[in-house]
Amino acid sequence: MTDTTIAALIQRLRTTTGASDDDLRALEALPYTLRNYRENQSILRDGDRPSECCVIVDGFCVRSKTIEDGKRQILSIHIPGDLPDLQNLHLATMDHDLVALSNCALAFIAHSAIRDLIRSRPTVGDIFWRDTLLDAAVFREWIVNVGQRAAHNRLAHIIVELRERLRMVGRVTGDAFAMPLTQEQIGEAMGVTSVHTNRILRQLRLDGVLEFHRGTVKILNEHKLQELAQFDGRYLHSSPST
Amino acid sequence: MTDTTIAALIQRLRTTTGASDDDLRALEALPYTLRNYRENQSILRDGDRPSECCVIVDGFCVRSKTIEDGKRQILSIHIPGDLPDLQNLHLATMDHDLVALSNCALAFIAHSAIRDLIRSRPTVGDIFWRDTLLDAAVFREWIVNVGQRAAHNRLAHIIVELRERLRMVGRVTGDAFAMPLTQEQIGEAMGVTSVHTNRILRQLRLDGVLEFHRGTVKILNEHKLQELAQFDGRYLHSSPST
DNA sequence: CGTTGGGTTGATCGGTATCAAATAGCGTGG
DNA sequence: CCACGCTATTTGATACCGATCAACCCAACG
Repeated sequence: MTDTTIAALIQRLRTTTGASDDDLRALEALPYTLRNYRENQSILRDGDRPSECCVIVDGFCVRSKTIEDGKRQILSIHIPGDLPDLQNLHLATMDHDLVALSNCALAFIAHSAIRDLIRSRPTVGDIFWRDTLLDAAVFREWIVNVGQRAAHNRLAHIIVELRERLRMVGRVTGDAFAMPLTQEQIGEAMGVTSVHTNRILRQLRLDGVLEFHRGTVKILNEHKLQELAQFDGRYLHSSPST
Repeated sequence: MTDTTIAALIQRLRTTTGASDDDLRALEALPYTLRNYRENQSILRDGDRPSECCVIVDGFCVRSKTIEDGKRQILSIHIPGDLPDLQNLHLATMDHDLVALSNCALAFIAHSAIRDLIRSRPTVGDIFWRDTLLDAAVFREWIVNVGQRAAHNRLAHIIVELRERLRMVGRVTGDAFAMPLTQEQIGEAMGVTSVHTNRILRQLRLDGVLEFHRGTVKILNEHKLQELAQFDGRYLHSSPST
């Protein structure tokens, strides 16, 4: 088993899906091009028609939509091992943006190579399909978060979800982890203003729940955090039988 | 071409995807069981592990999630021709509920039959995969709607989206169409209370935009409606090349 | 050091929730 | 056909969450 740049993807798929070793090896063998993106650089824009899709090797990205009046909604936060634009395999045109939050390394794989692999190994197709279904499951929970929870619960939920996903790819050590968003971006993820985000963060800090500073979250009180987040991770379908 | 109960599905796929006639015929030939559900009857519940999935033949359904404190968020509204639980093909456990809004006729197809068909005709698999990706695209726009738009724009957007989708399956005639939700349910779709939903509907009526009465929407002023909805239908990917 | 992009705080406004109560419409049994 | 009961709808009064507007602060960096 050689070390590859798509190791985080493989790691996630290994524990999450029922992928066979053969399938994983076939995935590792996919030809890719590594490209680096700077913080805030746009990877794909609404309307683009890409012919390849990417695996996040390192760094964080977000998908977002901007509406007429300029307001922006962040739809999802993506971490190493994610395939944030896999849907383009079957939907020709991007209906949202994909942006690098931090400096990122992305491995691009041609749609044609993926299609060929899927045709020769249908079970790899199932793995990819499942991954897009997982994506949709996360969107569903995001709708609930934005639609039904008060802002402080909303923030706690986003934080817990992100931490769970980072854990699956081995990116959480101790009580702190990376969440390289500005307060403005956190607000765009929650559907509130940056001013209000700031006030919620202050309250959480004063209540001894967590600290957020320069893109790092540090959990101070796990119990209180859980209580706020009302997090039930079943929607992450993190074992093959779920 | 015989008339089948999954005609609405076929119609939608024919115009929306690049499905070949052979593929469509294969779909029509899938064995199914027709079952009827009453208004408000639950079809699948959070936690279920179904072994078949359904096509809506007639009637309306919603997918929803209920959180700890009892609040409910409607995630999507489904109409004839939709496959509202196709994700169970690869995600074993339901992470939300599927409920009949009105009396419904559903055609259930065994997962095994679908899997067999996909293995023998991979392009049918692509059609189904694409359909779940479309589902996710609608979720994304739903997040934007709930997260960024004011309540009256939100309602206008839901109405326009539903109308566009109903049009694709030939269920809009003139300026009126069915939307068999109670005001409470409309509120749950928008993330507002039923009281506020009522006030918004009154305002839209007084402004001469639309009337909503007993599950029917009647558009009074198309221009004002468009203005409110800020609707850009690209996310519905309604032609094969999008 | 000056500039600049976050971050922080205060004051005020407005949209939506909440609570309470009245009304209307529909299905059912008498 | 009518009375009843249920549910959905409607309206009013009040409270509060989060938006908005306006400063100011601070740390990083050229």
